[in-house]
Amino acid sequence: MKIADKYVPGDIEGKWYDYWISGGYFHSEPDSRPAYTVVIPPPNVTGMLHMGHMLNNTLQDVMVRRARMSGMNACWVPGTDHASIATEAKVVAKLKEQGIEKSSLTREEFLKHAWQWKEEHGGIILKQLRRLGASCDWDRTAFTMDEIRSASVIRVFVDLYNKGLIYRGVRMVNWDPAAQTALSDEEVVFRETHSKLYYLRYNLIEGDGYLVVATTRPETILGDVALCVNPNDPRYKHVVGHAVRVPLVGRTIPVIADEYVDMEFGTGVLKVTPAHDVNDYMIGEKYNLEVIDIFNPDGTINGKVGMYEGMDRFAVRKQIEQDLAEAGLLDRTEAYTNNVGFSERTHVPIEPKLSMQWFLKMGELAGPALDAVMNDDIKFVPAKFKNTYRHWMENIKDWCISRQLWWGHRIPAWYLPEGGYVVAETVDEALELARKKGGEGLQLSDLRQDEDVLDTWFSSWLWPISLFDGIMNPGNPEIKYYYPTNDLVTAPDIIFFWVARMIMAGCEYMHEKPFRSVYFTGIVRDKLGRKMSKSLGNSPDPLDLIDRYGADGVRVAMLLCSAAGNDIMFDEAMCEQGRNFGNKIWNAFRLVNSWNIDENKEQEESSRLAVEWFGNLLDRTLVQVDADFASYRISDALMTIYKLFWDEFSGWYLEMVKPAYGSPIDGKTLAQTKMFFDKLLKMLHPFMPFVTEELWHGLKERADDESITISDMPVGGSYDENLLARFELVKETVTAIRNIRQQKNIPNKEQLKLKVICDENFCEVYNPVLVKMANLSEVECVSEKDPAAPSFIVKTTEYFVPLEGMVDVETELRKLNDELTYLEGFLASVMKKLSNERFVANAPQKVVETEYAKRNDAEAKIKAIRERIAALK
RNA sequence: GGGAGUAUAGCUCAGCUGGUUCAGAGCAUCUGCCUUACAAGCAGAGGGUCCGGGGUUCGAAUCCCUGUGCUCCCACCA
Repeated sequence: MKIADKYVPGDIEGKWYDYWISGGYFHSEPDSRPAYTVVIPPPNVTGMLHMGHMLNNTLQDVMVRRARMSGMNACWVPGTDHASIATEAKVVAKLKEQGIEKSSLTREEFLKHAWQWKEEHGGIILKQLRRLGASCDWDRTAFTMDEIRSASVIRVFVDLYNKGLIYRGVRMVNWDPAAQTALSDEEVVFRETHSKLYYLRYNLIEGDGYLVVATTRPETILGDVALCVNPNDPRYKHVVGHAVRVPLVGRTIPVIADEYVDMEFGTGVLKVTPAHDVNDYMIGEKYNLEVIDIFNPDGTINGKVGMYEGMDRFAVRKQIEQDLAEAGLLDRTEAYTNNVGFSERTHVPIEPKLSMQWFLKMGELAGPALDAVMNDDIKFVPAKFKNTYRHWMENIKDWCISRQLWWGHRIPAWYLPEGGYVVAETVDEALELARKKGGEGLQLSDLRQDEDVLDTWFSSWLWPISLFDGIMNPGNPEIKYYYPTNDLVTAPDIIFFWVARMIMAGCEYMHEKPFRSVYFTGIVRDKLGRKMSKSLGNSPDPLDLIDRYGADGVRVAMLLCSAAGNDIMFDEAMCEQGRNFGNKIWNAFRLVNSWNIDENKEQEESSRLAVEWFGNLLDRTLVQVDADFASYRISDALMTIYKLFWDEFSGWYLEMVKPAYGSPIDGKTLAQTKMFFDKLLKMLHPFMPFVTEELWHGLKERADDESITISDMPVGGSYDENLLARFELVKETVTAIRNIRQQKNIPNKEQLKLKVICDENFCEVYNPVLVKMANLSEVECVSEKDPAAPSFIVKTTEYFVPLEGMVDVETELRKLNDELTYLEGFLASVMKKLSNERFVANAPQKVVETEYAKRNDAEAKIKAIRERIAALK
């Protein structure tokens, strides 16, 4: 295959993705190989690809591609999430643009619009993932509201209900007045808010005294039913049992006493509003107080009290402040900072509200799920998240699973005309149950299905099971083969929403963990450390980056700065580095590809040595990379290969085997070089799938169904550590000679002579390499120093580069003296250790021995330098 | 208010069980080079109070205490 002269990522990437798809390389069916399964954290169906997705999916793809090449049956299942609140909000907004109010539509009409929206905008994100190179099994693409997944959700709901784990009840919930639905505790985010503390006067009914109450929410006086003080508070003992008048409202309410009240806070008097505060609700229950709900679902005031009706909660606050002041009932206000809960989705302040909701008891489910993580049956990477997980699991609260929305899985509960309800998977079953409960005469039309849908996470928590139909069809061959999955890659902010709940569902429905390990990525930030967000406008468009740097380049960029669990500071410059690396690989290929072969030519000794060395180095690197992957150090693995390719292979190996300009290369060396190239491409492929596939096809003729994606990942073998160490000395020698060239301004073309005082650290076997890499005419073993020649020492070996009249004695002496000073200091520190009896006595034998070795080396070097200085003088 | 993490070169980060991998890597910077694959490159070089202060030890970037900075999670104080 012909390779273009210039590396232009855009020109090759699309082509290969199509090739992979038509070859079916990403499709998986159960077979005799071990399975390697990854389920994608399903993105919102109408979402757009952002940098977080890029990081997350690049990591998954690297792991999946590597597994696929390592003899495993890799299966990466993609899909999308219906994202109840987010999607419904988008559809409502869209309809509003068209002049349609949600309230004017029936449920069926609205859902029709929603599905239409989903068909139009849904799954764009999955197409975008293809640009990235994600090797998902697209034949398995799922959606949390498709047939199997929906049926699974309903079955699990009915099952949990029948087990007594799901119940319905009136509770104080987090109410989102914008979406007009209840939220789970996890969907509420607390933010520090600057507000005011209002001090209100409650006049006593008897006499003309008053009590002052501090509150942040004066509008809730409409729902006040009592004042409460601490029974031990001497200031207020005399008023307990008396009555006061609610400011403006005029209602008479009692003053009660309860130790819950903190005497230190505010004035030590608490107003009790059971409908609009969780703690007040508990006090209300305890003292059997009335509950006055003053809000409509949208956060406006209702007609119960007959004041401020229809006004928004925040407008009322302002109005009431003014009215209180005018009535002389506002004692004072002061600035105050407190934490206010906001809706994670709609970003409006949450209203604690009493309402009838469905809940799932979590206590029993949490036990086994906690154990699985704490005993490392499920491995968290990094492990620090185990703490977070444990804390949440040990303090878990019941999960509010109902949402007052239409887009989602409708709760399979049907109400009977005479009260009561039944829970069943289908309406027919419901009718059957209903007849048993409420009489044989009941008809379908008598049943009324619950209006609410389930929390989105109530479907996602089944994802690793429902993707393989393990709920509806337990024990089927697919679930048996693919479950438990291997690695889950996700962000730590959904550890409770998703990870914890999947583990609970796995333990409950499979009696087995859903995945073997969880890799937590960091949050992608910009280079200033700010979270990337739409509103800041600091998030680059991933597709734009791909257009400019290629998917391979962006993938490398993401990975280079992504230690697990650490936030990643994304800098576009990293993309440039990634693209440059692709370019490097490309050009190395072009060089190898340009060589003409002469089958009759003997292999040069320098080439033979180069092949021997690089083969060992490759083995060592493969072992290293294996270890990196085993401990999820993906970024390190890439850097290891990066340096292997750029520095060792391109910088050293290729230069060593490169034939002289215009001459051909021997067959043996070329074959071995191409073999190395093949292995390097395979090692790089999980990280940079496109450029490696292109060049792999360029390496030799391939059959139509061949692809690097399904080739075998090379495995590391044994290697000669000593050989590698010796070679490092050769490289040091070459570098030293290059330095002399640079200092003396000697062009590379000019050949130099090298004299060596051979000792045990000099290995003349490598002379051919020295000759080639440093452009030497000869390497001569001598016993006499050459005071007239520039010299250097590698380890303990002295080298001289004879140059006619080019020695600058001054500079040479200064250099030598500098080195001498350093070595003498070094020796002194070693001697200090060795003369310390306690060190010699207490330190391990090995450590002491290395100190002696250091001393001997240093002494030898010092001696050599002294001699040289003497000779120069 | 409770808990966790983190602080190492200009930047992003390695440094695992204290000791030749102990002060490292990549990028950036500086100095030479259009050397016949690559200037998206090649050859070199410089750069650090390992956050401050104590301690343990023969020996501390590493362990302990303490202070400071940053980050995150959890929590109803009106």
